[in-house]
Amino acid sequence: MNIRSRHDAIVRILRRNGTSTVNDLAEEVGASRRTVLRDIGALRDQGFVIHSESGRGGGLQLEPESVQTTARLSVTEVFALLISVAAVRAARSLPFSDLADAGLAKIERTLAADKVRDLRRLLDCLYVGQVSPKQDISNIGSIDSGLLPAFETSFLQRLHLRFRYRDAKGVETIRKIEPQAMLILPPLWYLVAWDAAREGFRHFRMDRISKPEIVEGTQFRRRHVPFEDDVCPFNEMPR
Amino acid sequence: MNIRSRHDAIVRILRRNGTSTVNDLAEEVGASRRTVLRDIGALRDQGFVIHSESGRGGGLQLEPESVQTTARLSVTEVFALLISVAAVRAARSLPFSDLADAGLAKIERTLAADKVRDLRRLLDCLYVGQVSPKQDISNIGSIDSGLLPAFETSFLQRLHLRFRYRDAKGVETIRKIEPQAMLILPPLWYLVAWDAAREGFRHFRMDRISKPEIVEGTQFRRRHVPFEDDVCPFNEMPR
DNA sequence: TAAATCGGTGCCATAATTTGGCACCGATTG
DNA sequence: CAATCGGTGCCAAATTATGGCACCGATTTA
Repeated sequence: MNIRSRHDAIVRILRRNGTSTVNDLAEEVGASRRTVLRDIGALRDQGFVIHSESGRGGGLQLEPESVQTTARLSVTEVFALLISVAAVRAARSLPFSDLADAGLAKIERTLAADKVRDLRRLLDCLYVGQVSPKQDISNIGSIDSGLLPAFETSFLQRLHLRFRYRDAKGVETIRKIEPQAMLILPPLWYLVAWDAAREGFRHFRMDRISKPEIVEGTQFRRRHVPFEDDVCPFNEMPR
Repeated sequence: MNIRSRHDAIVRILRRNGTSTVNDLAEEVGASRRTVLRDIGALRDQGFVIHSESGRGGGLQLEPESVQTTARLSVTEVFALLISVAAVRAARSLPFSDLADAGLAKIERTLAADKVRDLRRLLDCLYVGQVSPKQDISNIGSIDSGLLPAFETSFLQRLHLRFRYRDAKGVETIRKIEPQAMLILPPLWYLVAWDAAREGFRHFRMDRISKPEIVEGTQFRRRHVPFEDDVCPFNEMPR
């Protein structure tokens, strides 16, 4: 009996019996009491809610969870959810993000293949960096929620993006750039883009971007963005 | 890199790239060629259809197959997602959370009635406050991911919660309390609870809580928590 | 009150599995 | 022909999983 199939077996037995003792489970799956207890721990880590009761007549009970959801989510929505989880994880507290991940993984499994491809391409543009201690967060603006769909289109189709940018002095300019990455440096969020006119990468604080619009026309190419050492792709984050 | 997460990674990479060589995969997942070939075999055993082509320009290709149309999410997972969104929204930047909300709303619509009730009761316990500027975030610990299932059970069934708490001086005590709310004050997360022994509300920083356990027995009652003015229920947050 | 049951943890030696090289095969391409 | 590229067998080493044990605390039963 494999560790993975044993986990599956335990869930099945708990669903079937309603309540089982650790010893019963151990006998049924052909493993020791200790191993089953370890398995229970692992299953709980994976998000299964298993109640337990001590004493005679006690045992383990699996909360009848797993409600089927037939939600039809758009890539944008799933991406938005992923970004939220990424941001929370980036903020060092990492709380509960593994559970959220489990849910997202399930959602991802239900997306159509082409949607998954889109999602992956979007995630490849998502980077997360370290929190800087004692960050001054007094004058952070809010981020225009219209940015995400624009970013998404630009990332996926590699089309230029034009927007208004208000710099630190409050001066507004209009930029036309090639979006390469989204960078979360809590509490700040940046769009990292190649500026063809200036022949270099530029960081744009998202709370200073407004009125984004896609520029139809030729596609730009993806570039390798030179990030600092403490920045890592979302996909490779420690969990 | 775990064997299981490596399998997941390989599937993801294949979906993203379309075609990959074994050597590319090996480098990307940080394993040897031999191991990746074994993984490919295992994935094929699990039902994944992976085409292969020899020679120059060859490689592996994952057949874009069998997309399920339904996700199975537990209340815990949806709750975890919601909390992530709440945390991001609380961090003042509020970026894209409306899109994430839209996705969650769709999910919620497909949940069974009793699950929705549970979810609402959980959300009633979620509060969000203002970010304090120039917060010192240098000594924030990580939050035990085992907390969420415990909180959830405690909130839903109104059962007492016992845990170890390490105060600011590092002294550990064991507390038994009545959880009333989860409060997100970025970057800090708190459990707000009624302490019957001390006859008052107490805030517990989540990164200082460990070994949570439900105390079966009598249910406690919900109390009105006197929050500061700048704290608002998650459900009533501006979007 | 005592005994039995039951979940849970820490520890450690041992068993099992995984891993990375290595050599080598067959197919394909230029 | 040489260079790629998937695939297999084999083996020693590294990593994990496992079982057994002692022991704790809670709960039920006699």
